[in-house]
Amino acid sequence: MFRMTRQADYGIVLLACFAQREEGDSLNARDLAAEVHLPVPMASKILKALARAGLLASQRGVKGGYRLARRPDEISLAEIIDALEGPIGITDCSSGDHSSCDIAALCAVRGKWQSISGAMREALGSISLASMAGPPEPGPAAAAGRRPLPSAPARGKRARKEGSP
Amino acid sequence: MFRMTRQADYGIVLLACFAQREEGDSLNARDLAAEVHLPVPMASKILKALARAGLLASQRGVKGGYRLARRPDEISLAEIIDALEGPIGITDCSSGDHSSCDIAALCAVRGKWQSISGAMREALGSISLASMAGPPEPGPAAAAGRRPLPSAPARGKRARKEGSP
DNA sequence: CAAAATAGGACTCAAATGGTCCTCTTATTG
DNA sequence: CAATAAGAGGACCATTTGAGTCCTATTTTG
Repeated sequence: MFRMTRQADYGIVLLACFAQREEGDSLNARDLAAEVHLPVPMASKILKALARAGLLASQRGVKGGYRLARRPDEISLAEIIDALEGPIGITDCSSGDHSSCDIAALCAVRGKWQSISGAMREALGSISLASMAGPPEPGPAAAAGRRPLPSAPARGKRARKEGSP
Repeated sequence: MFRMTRQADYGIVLLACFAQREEGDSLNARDLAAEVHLPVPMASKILKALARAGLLASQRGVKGGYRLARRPDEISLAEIIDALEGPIGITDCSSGDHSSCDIAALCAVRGKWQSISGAMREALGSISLASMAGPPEPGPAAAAGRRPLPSAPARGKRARKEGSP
């Protein structure tokens, strides 16, 4: 259905690592990358983006590294995703530029999409990093959909370059 | 945030056209394309896919065309999207192939995603084509998120090749 | 039979993503 | 003070994906 970019996916996993340790704990890109089994440059790139977005605080220099800028329950999935893939709406014209929507039916439908899009945003906004990092206890919002994905036809996107890193 | 493909977007608009007329009304690709201001081949392609998925019934030959296979309130957004962009999960490994998730934290997070993904599926499954096609009355599920998208920075993706078609 | 539709692909082009690398700045520490 | 270990910030390439077009059947109707 809708797919997140991998970077957002990775980003959440990375952040979850912080959430699972002591509050304010600091980690550097190399260790983090190792922990999550990601190539260092990738992890690095993502961490930088998260820092730029203000979700991580960074410390340069020899004993440098990153730590969460806020408490894990103060960070929402929506923020993370925004930071990593930009606040793109569900349809193209969530912007405000309606130059292309010159037909009524079309824009009517689009209006509805904005509501839906907003609902999703809100849902994602209500799920905290803490609840993602915690044990199987489903967080408040995450508890909504209990379905195990009946027939997901498996389009293996991963497992393509696993030998080395 | 999450973006639908354009084809899914178009598909919904196209289907909405049917929903807005008499029940069982038939339309051909050309007229439909004109109504929605879409190039004919595009509309055609999408209609074919919708027919293949069983959402539209098709009639070949001279007076042929398409009509809804079911009543508009019996068709959900989830079905339409599935038909047009395949049932891809939110993360890559919604499949079942967990060969790449060799680390605990990672798969824990992934598990959460499946819940969320399921919730979205369910939400989209509860919004009918009828409610998309209807007048500004927000449908039941669409009413959830009332937020007008506070700060959507507009990354114009459209308006790139508009001169010709 | 001719014309008007849909069915089903193959194909092309452009853009987005994933991923790597290089250079610069900042801090620590011997 | 110099070496080293970090992060910051881009530039860059390759692959994939998505949009859109077109061509050749196959069905109908008149």
